[in-house]
Amino acid sequence: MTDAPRVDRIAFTDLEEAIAELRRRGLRLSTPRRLVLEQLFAAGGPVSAEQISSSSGVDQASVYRNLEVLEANGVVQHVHLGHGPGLHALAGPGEREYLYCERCGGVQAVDSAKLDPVRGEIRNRFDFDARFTHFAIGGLCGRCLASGAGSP
Amino acid sequence: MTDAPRVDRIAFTDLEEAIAELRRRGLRLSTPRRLVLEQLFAAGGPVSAEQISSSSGVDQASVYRNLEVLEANGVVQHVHLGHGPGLHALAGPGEREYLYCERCGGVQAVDSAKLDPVRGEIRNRFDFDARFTHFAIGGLCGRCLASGAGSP
DNA sequence: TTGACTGCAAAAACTTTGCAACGTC
DNA sequence: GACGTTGCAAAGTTTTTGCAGTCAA
Repeated sequence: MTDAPRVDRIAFTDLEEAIAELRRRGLRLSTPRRLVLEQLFAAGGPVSAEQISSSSGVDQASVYRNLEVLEANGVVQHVHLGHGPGLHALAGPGEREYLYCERCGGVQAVDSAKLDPVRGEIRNRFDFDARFTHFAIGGLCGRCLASGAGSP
Repeated sequence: MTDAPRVDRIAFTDLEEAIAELRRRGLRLSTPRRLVLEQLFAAGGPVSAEQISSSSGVDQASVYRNLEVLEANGVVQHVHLGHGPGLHALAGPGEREYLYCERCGGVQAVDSAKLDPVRGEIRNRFDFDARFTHFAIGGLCGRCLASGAGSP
């Protein structure tokens, strides 16, 4: 199980667009906040607050506070993959949900729309509207299934 | 959002059966270990280590160590619902998976078999074998959907 | 100028580990 | 008697909070 899960890259909206959205909402754009955003764009997938802090030099407390603000404004979403710290990624237009392989640590990011049939199935059977944005869908990826699903 | 989620009770196998399974595996049955098991049966659903500790008087470290042993032996499973500490429940024969309403905190426990069609859908579309045992399926329950899904 | 935002430090929340004593088999 | 297990205490990890100073608007 990998330590830093690799995620297939997704074309996010660009930095300036995100900043524009923040300004529209009357938020300030401090240097640390811009740095946090830049790191999120650079990562291209879910990263921990610690990673953002160490790669940007912004204090961890400020990173957490920024992520909170950004999340409240729909720019960022946080997700839990396996164990370990929560991870943060740009939300962008069209949410992302994640499939996390508990064996190899691989992450598959998918647009929410692609999970609608799954949501429909759950809705019909359990009268429940599922969102896999906070917790990833855990399990085993096809590759790990193929290479001996039984043995740990 | 409730603090202590209520879970619809499920008929678990009885305490003696669980103990028998442990003996079969050569594990000891100390008084604290028995107390932890009793609390899990009494709870009838997912509980935190802290709850088990305070209601049984068993030290928290011992509770965590016991839960670890019990989980490694298939007697207990731990699950993350919303935020907060991980929760622990009897695994029993036939796993349980959970639907967690992020608005009201309600929990719906379902037998794994009932989620097989959902798993099938995910398997077909994403070549991925999903398990909702570690992370609950988050979202909104029917009742909360009905009573104004838009407003927080 | 104003108050949102910052870094630093301390604390909180959750979990794990070290160790000597104890209790089960 | 051997060794798995315990309680206590301390430390580890992740996240939050308090506060005085700073900076964007």
